[in-house]
Amino acid sequence: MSSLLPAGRPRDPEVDRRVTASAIALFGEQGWAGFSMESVARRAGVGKASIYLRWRSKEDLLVDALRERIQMTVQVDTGSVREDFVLLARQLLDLYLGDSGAAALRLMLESNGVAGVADHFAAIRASQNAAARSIVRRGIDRGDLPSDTNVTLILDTLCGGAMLHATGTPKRLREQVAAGADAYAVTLVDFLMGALQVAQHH
Amino acid sequence: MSSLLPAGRPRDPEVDRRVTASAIALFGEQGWAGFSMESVARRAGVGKASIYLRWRSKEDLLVDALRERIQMTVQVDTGSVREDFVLLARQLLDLYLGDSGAAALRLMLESNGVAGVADHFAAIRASQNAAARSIVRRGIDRGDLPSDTNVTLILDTLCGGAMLHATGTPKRLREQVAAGADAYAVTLVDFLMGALQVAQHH
Amino acid sequence: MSSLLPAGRPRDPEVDRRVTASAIALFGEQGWAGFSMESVARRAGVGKASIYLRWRSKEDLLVDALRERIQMTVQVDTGSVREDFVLLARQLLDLYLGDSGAAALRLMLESNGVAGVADHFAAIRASQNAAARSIVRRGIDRGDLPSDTNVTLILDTLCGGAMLHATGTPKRLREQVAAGADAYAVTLVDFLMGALQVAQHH
Amino acid sequence: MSSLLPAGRPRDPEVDRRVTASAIALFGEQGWAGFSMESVARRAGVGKASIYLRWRSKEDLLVDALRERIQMTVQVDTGSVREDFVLLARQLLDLYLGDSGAAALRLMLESNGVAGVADHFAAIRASQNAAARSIVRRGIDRGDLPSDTNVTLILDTLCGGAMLHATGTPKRLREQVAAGADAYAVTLVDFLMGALQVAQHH
DNA sequence: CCCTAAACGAGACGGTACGTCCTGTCTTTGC
DNA sequence: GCAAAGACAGGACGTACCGTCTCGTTTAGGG
Repeated sequence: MSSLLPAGRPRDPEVDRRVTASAIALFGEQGWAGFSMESVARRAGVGKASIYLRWRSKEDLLVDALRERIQMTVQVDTGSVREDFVLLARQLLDLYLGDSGAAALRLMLESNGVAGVADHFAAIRASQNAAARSIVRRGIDRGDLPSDTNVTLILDTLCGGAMLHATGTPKRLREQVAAGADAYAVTLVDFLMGALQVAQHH
Repeated sequence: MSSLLPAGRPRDPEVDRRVTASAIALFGEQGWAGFSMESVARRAGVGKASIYLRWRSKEDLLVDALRERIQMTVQVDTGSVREDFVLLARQLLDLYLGDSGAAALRLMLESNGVAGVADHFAAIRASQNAAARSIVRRGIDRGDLPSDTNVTLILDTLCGGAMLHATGTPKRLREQVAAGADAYAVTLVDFLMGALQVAQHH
Repeated sequence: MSSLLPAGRPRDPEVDRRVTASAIALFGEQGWAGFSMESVARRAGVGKASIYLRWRSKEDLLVDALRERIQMTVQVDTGSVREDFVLLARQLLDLYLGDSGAAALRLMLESNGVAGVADHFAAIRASQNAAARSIVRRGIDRGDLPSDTNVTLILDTLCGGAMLHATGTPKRLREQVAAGADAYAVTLVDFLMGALQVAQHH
Repeated sequence: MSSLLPAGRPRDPEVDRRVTASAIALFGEQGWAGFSMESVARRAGVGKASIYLRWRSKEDLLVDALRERIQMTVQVDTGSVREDFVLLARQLLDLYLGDSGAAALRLMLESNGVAGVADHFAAIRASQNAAARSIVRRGIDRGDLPSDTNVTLILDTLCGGAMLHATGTPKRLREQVAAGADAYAVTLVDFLMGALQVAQHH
């Protein structure tokens, strides 16, 4: 009888856990500077080989470690374009203001050219795009939006606005801004919805 | 007799030039990975000591090297809010799509926490803010805009939209997008002006 | 009823063969540098565990692999001291000039401190010692040698002379020297027998 | 004016000293097993780069470190063949029994095939050969030895005997044997001189 | 005809060392 | 006293082995 498992000792999932935990902790505490494979291995009590067996590079490791914490944008469907966009904006603000947000942003900016990282962030943007596109489509179907609504435009301004609002904030004011995130989401969406309504009238 | 000049051989400004040029070239070509003091010195044909004499760290060097090339946003005044914003958008798109733009963005995303870098980008944003604020003020004075126009909101969406439009483009499509930058600037501004007009009617 | 066989699957003698063959081949081709347990296992198509089940260390494995080829010095008894010593000398020259000789010597020199190896070579020396001692004893019994003949002395000079003669030869002249081994054995023994005769006259 | 010195900071001779001392100490204490570049650097308080700057490999380093301590056999000329040979034997025993002797021997046995190492030991043997040849020549000139005395033969037996005597000793008895080295040198030479005298009478 | 038990191939495990590269400092000579 | 060169101690890089371990499979008795 044949086995479905590959030959040899199976990888210990506990090792994955210890390594990703150490990676996130080190990156959070010290940034890139203190984030070396050597120190991750040391902290996780793991051989370097076991890390390189799973991840090709530091970037891969960090992205993978952050992956679960940077959830893909969830599809929303409240029946109202405005409500949907507000929820989307909230998700974006939460992402960028959250603990892993800084790490994610750093990685995102750094990712240009780093294949694995870029792919991951491309996936995030794609999911945001899909979410926005589906919101708009439902709006069009309900007659709330004109059929030629420019999805990319509203997505760029919505996401970009949320990102700048979040990243423009110095760390010390982070909490304060987080508290006002709900209000900002509404303001931002109302502002952009106005633009859509105008476009509708043309 | 005392001299006002410091004793000894004066610093060679040519060294500054060669070092900053090498720094930008290396960072642009290979990102942080290929950006080492060692390689900068090698490429510039300069001793490492001469670099450390001028800049305390890699970050300092890179920020300083990029400073001149990332010009502060120029104040514009065409007499029309729309025209002013289109020019501002063009400046932003040029910045992010330009050769140093990738470097600037990478640095910006990486800068969180790196003191000197963050300060520099705060200054850039402040100049953008000032430009937008002055455009809006003149529009209010002329009666083209309501007196309670939210400057931060339009600035976030304008800058964020431009940034996402530029950075969302893979490298290979960079030229194509650059060619359509003028058109996009108009589209983006018109879209946001619509939002402003709606706000005006409230 | 109890079985004399240990429980479980018996060891596959084919594994022993493949491993020792691979070990000798690798050591012969690349020396210590290319002689890793990993590569031996790979070449033999065998799991590392199966090797460690049989040999405690690389040294053990190599010694064991070479054991059959480095035959212990055979006891000789021709009835003549001179003939006996000539045969002993030939054995030594054959050992050191043979294919496995270089490996044996390397191991021997390396063996200081490596328990298993040292033990093995101590056994070889002991067998040489016993052979020489028995030759001398018979010579004394026959009245061919004085009763106070220094066995250690003649053994050291005989073995040492043979060793230096063999090892002093560069690899490319190895064959040439091997061809003259018989003659050298005679010359060497005659030389040392002269010393014994002199001692006899005292 | 031009300088004969190469540009840049000159190499610190103290580093050479610390590294070679550490290399010999480690090799002497633990053999190849404990002789890693890493541990040498650690013990010497030196960066690995500084070692690789001077020596291309472990072998190079060890040979070079031992070079000065394994002095070439000194020419002796006491006017008596016997006295000369006794001095030569003492030198050999001192070499093989000394602290660096074990290292030298190990290296010598290991050297087969390692180019630089083999060359070095060939030079040592050549110097021993030259010393013996010159002793014999003077003996012949004085009429103490027959003109056809086989230099290689006596050299092989003398050196080989001394080597086996020294290396046959377990480490713990090393001191004891060292104490009796003078007596052994005399015994060994007298034994071989007897052989020469016999040869002379043929 | 299972059951126990060991050997088998494979390969993951925590480590150590490899040889290279970079960091930030120090030490030269020459201008 | 600046500049170029380059050595210095230190440490991370990614690879290769070490000797041990844990898998699922295979091969032999003994019940």
